[in-house]
Amino acid sequence: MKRIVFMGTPDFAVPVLQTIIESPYEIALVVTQPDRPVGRKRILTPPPVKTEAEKHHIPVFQPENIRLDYQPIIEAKPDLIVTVAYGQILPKELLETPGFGSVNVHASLLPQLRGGAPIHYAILQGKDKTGITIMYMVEQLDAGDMISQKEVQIDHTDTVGSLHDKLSVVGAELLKETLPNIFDETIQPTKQVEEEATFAPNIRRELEKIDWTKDSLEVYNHIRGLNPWPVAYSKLADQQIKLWQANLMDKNVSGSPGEIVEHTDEHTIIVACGDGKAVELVEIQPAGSRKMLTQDYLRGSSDRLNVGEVFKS
RNA sequence: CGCGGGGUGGAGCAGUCUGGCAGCUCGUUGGGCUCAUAACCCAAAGGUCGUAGGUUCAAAUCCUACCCCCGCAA
Repeated sequence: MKRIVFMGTPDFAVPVLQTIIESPYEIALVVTQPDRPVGRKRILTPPPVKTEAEKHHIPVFQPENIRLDYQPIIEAKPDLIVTVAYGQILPKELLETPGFGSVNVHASLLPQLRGGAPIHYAILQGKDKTGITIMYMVEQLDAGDMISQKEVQIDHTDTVGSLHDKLSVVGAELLKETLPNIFDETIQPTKQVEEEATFAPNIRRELEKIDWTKDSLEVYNHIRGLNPWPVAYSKLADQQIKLWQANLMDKNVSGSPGEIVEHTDEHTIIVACGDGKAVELVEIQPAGSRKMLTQDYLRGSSDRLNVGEVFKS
């Protein structure tokens, strides 16, 4: 029986792991990131992939640094390594260890959006479709020859959260279809067109701030492209405020970028953007408080939030 | 012991510093007004003030411990 080493970490990787568990192949080892202290209370939390693996009594290996510590993987004698959102770059020797190579399930239509945050960037850039690519891994990140690919439509109302869930399922499906072909060597990998490569680096804190001088569509994409994680934010009256959900308003308003131009029936907040149009805030979270509907916020805070106030970056 | 904000009817908040009748906006229910309404008028219901203990004639408010939520940082 063919032996697979699975390497992955977050929720996104779990359906893919389940697919392999249900497949006729044997999982020799699951490799995932070490348990990390999570949140303010620093509770040591196992990654979702580890939890799933332990449920099926599969051995788990959690090296702090895969470049220095990968001997157990070689000893597992894998025929194939499958990675999905593992979170560390694999050393070349490891990539070349399995007889059938090492493949990665990546959440974009390569060569577009190489890197760690392809789902975020698909929405941030306002794309109407993205997808899953399975490819052989090479030293350069996400640049290997492509084995299979499947498109996924992006709805105008999709968020990173909803798209993440769709892609996760499709990733598992595509791997299920592709795995047999990898082992019987009927696949014909295609090279990526380097000139068409675009990149989706991990989200930096600076990127989470809203730039109100941009077009309303970009602001809208920015908010849904960071929901539910890490969430866009802006500042109002020196208070940091997270913006969870907004609607795009297709009408012209007069107001400088970031200015609150009106409350509709005191139920929502409408903010002007750089193109003279606006977005309507639906769900927000003031610092120190929990996420709430804008209309709820206005009930308790109307006295300190008025038309004419301006969101600052 | 990383820094900080918070927990008060169903929702969002004020009140805490300086102890003294449990408040506000909204929602809910009933009634009224209206051609009509998410509008307006009148009325009502709805609370262990996060938990436990302490101080006090008296605690949402002061003291102690604990639980929970959240922003920053990592």
